[in-house]
Amino acid sequence: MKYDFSAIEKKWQEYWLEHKTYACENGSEKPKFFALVEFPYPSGQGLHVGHARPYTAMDVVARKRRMDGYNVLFPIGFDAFGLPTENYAIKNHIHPAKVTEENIANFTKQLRMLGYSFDWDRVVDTTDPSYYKWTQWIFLQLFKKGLAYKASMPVNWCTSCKCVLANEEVVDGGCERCGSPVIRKEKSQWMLAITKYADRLIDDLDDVDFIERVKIQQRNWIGRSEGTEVRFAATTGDDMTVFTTRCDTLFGVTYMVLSPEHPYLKKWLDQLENREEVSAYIEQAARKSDFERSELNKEKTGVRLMGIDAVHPVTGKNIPIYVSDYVLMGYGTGIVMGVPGHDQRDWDFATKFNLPIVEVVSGGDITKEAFAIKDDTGIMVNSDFLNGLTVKEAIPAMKQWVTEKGIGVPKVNFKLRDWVFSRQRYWGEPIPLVYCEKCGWVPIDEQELPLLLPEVESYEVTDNGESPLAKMTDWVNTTCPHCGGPAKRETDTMPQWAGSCWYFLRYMDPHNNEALASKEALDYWSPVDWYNGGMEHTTLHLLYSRFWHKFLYDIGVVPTKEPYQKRTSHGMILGEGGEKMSKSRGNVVNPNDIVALYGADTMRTYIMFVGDFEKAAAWSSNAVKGCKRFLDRIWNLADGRLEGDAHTPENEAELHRTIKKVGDDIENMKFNTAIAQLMTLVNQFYDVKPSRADMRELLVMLSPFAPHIAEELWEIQGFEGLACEQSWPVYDESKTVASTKEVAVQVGGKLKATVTVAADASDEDIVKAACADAKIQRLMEGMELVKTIVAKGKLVNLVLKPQSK
RNA sequence: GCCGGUGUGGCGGAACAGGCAGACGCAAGGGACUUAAAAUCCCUCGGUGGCAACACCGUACCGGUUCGAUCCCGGUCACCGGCACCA
Repeated sequence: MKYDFSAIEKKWQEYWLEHKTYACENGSEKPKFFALVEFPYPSGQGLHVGHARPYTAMDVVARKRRMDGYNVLFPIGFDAFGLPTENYAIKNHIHPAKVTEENIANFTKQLRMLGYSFDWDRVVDTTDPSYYKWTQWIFLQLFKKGLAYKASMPVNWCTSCKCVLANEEVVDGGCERCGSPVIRKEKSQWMLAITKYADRLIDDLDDVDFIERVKIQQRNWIGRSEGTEVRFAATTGDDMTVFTTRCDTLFGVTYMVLSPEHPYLKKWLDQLENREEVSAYIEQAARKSDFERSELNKEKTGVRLMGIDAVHPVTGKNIPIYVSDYVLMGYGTGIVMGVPGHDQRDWDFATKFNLPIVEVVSGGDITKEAFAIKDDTGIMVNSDFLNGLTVKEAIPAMKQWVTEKGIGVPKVNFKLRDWVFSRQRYWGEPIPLVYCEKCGWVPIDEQELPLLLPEVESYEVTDNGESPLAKMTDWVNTTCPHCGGPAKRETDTMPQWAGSCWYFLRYMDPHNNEALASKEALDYWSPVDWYNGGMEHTTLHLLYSRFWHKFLYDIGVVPTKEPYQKRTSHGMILGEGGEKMSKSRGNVVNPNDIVALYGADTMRTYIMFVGDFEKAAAWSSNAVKGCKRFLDRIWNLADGRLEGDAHTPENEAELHRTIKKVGDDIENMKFNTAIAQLMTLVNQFYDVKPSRADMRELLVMLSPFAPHIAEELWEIQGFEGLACEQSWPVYDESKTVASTKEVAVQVGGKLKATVTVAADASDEDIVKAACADAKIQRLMEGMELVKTIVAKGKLVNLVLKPQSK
């Protein structure tokens, strides 16, 4: 018979669905294992090969763990709120819910087509009211604990999406999604106080098994920095507190700088002798986009505030104050002390404005550049009582001194900003709050959740940048749950990231109407044992969901501090030429086409074989054929009942080696070498015809990678049950080695010969055999043996030198 | 600039607690089977020299440690990812 993959795959996919082969059970006696992949955004383009790599990998892991005897939760769902759907809906005049429904149906079909062993009874959809009821509920808890607050501040505004963006959504000064320029805009927004969790988000990384680059990236993003706040004063009498990591350089301060957004500027404007010049600068800074403002190596700009000076807290001297856009309002206090001798940015600024540059740390040449090195090489000078100390000594000494004098205090700062949480768009979770003139912001009654998205005529954003919901006066006007008076609903919606912050919890108990999940389910399944996802989510989804989880832990909803025990990440699938797949390059590979041509099993095997899972890999249609050939070769071996209930002696060693290697490789995500080893075993079977027992082991090991063909051949061979329900085979270490082995013989570290010895030969026997080799004997003629090294019974190195007479 | 990572045949990639570099696959060449082609099966396949046995050179580049280095150390170059005026 021919290997008819289409028929076989259809047959088994229907069988699995009908028999709920991969459904799992809450509270089973078996040990639990929760394998998680990032649920897809159901776009109109359908499933991408980029989805297939992580999904297949975790499917392999999930299938292997079932064979190891675990009760495996391997769920899937859809992160379906978001702009592309909304934009499509606007353009084609279809309700986004309808678009979402169609896209989910298409994705579901494609995911089933690839044979993933998801538990289809636990699918979640973030746009389903019974789901977003709980997203809203969590938001209300955040609000009640004071972690959601409304603030007016300069926010990132995407000029094309007409929508506010979180800092994490701004990439290179542009919108993460559409790439359009992002400008700053003063707006009143809902914020989530993720910075309150900054310390824990860093510290608790020590307790989880995330790959190192994820931890590093999160730590850098949170950007913890220890320093000192030092209180300068202005001649107006106002405090001018600055944050510095280099309090040791306090005697080197020659000027101060305010950020253009600093409120003092407004306050002081009337007192300034050059108010026109200053307001012009402030306006100009406000007009610049993030990108323009942060352009590297650009000339420093700024204006001195004439008529107001700062007072140095130690020397009491007056120093000039400037406004310059190199100081950020969002970090520290928005005021910086200028130490041009020891900070390159300050040096650039001081040079441009002819400000004095004072050396307070010796060791560099401050006429050429700032000497900013913070180790033991610098010695303090011109710094009163600090003179003679190294920088390393001077920092704590000064920190203590300013604290004692009451002019400073140790302080930790973070780069992480609070999360801008409102979006002026339709297709998101409504924020369940109302505004009452008398009572302020009031949460709606939890009994009224979910607060449904109202039907609107048009999804277009309004001209003034308000959400489409703002036009729905019937919906907006309501009564205050607190005083019963007239009130208005919040019309902004939540960002796309909201629903994905907690979706893995819903999988544990997806149909619960009383809670986001029952306590029993949470206790049983928490935490996620293994979560694989893209690096691009490290500072977005992964960080946000850790934050929400910690909050849920604090209010007693979830049993663990961290949501995910283990986090791994896959490399991207690139196009055939090694470039990123994109429509414009025309190098996008559609999984549908590959499945139609070669079948899902080939697709799965190839995507696992393509290269190191953690690194990027380029698609190769030729290599796909190689994987099809591999499956064909197995088919040809097993497409007829084989004989023999015992292992073939000649095949035994390779068989045991394969069991060991494939099992280990799956755990370590070395899927490519796992398949290479399966190929080696199949090659062995072409040398020595396998018995039915040999084939049994191969099919069990093949089944996580190519489940359909494995199941079909399992049936053809007449084995009981399903291949995927067998236990992972056990190997015998002693049988992985042959009776003899080859030992490499080196002379002076260079390979000269190989000798064959018994597998259990002693080191002496190995050396004896090596020296007996004809070629080695020739090389040893007239030489003296200085040293003999035997490494792990695998290699002999003979060190020779000319014989002395 | 800072923080990560990666450089291995014609190609994708193996091997790294220092121990036979190139597993496995692709492409290529040869052969078998075919009237023929496809498919399949069997060989060869890092470079240079040699009829050959064999010799020498090879893991981005330069140097070091070692009996022995793709692997460790110092330096250089290139590429990829993240952050980027964070005081």
